[in-house]
Amino acid sequence: MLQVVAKRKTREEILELSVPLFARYGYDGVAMRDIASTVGVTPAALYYHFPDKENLYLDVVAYAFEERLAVLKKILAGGGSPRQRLEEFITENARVMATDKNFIRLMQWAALDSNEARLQKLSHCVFKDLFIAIYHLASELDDRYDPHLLAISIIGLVYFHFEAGATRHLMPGYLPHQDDPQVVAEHVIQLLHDSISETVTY
Amino acid sequence: MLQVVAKRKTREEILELSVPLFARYGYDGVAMRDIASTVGVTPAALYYHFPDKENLYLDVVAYAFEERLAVLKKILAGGGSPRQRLEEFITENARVMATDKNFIRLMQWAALDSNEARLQKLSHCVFKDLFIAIYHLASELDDRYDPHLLAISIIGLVYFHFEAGATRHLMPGYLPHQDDPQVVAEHVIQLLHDSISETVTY
DNA sequence: GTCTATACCGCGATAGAC
DNA sequence: GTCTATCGCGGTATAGAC
Repeated sequence: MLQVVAKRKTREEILELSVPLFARYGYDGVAMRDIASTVGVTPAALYYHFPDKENLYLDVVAYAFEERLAVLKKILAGGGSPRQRLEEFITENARVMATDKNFIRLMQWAALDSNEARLQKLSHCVFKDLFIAIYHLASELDDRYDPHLLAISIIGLVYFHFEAGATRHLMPGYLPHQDDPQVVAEHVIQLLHDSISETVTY
Repeated sequence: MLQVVAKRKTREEILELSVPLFARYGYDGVAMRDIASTVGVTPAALYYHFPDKENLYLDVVAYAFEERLAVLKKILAGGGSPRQRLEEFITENARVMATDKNFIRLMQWAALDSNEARLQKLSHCVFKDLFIAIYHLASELDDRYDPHLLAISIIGLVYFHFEAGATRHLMPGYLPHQDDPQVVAEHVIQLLHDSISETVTY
């Protein structure tokens, strides 16, 4: 029993401490030695908890996304009009991305992954559920738009403000308050407000 | 003279053939051995043309972007109303991203670069000019919006449709025609059409 | 300009003691 | 569960012949 507790503890600690490393440096940019020294164990110890680097990485990504995505999915499944849910989703999404820098960077790394197996696994297990929820919301919002394209646009509008974060700071017109998730959310909501007219009634 | 021509030729061939490699696998994912064998020389030969991998990479990225960005900047600097230039820019931007898969992936890698020096150099030398042009266009379009945020939104809307490409294909509602740049451009233009009202006259 | 040959290092992973 | 020790590979980069 004590062993199980200790095991769970170390395993979770490895996951927890690996998140910012993989978020910042990507799969190739993090060595097992880096993780080990961050956690305070030797590299060999990692192989007791995970079969190899590949599986450790996948577990780290799933661990990092689990909680965040659950919150977003809950909002999309909640009550209120489609328009209301859209605005709540945008606001919460901006809040998550501004709060948790690791979240967006892990998504970026995932999008670039040239390893087909990893890409499929992440797409299917991690992102698909959320996309389906947004897709359904998009279908309810305005039937003049292809819901797939509209879903991508809604995600991309928020996502890109934070994805571009590092480079955006070097560009003209940058002001610190543009990093405020509330400001970004209001901008996106305003932009979508006039574009989308409710066409489905309940 | 013959030497100079030969030198230029090989150097350019290295740049040309390295683009798809770095685009697909990123800086860490490409070995000098890979480039060498693709070009058909030995790794040592690369070090005659470039001082190290870092500089080779930077030259490759600049080489890949030069032509594409010039076209986009030209459109933004061209005549017509702000709204017209916006639509032309969106259309051409979608066309470039659909045609040249390397373009967007190199941008994605650049955005993730944890090497501060590389990030700054790329931001400043490669992207800044284009952003300034879009920023000015945004200022002319609709003064209800913060031009910096609007510029980011305009870029992000097109960008994300193609950035999400690989994962999007695994998501519900995907249809092959959504990869058509004309379809994406029309979707984005429609979306922005009702959001933006011309407020500056000429 | 390009080659052969190689130095040198850091990587993932494993064996076996404790 | 974690350690020490190590193997084998593949990475960048260089020296020096041609």
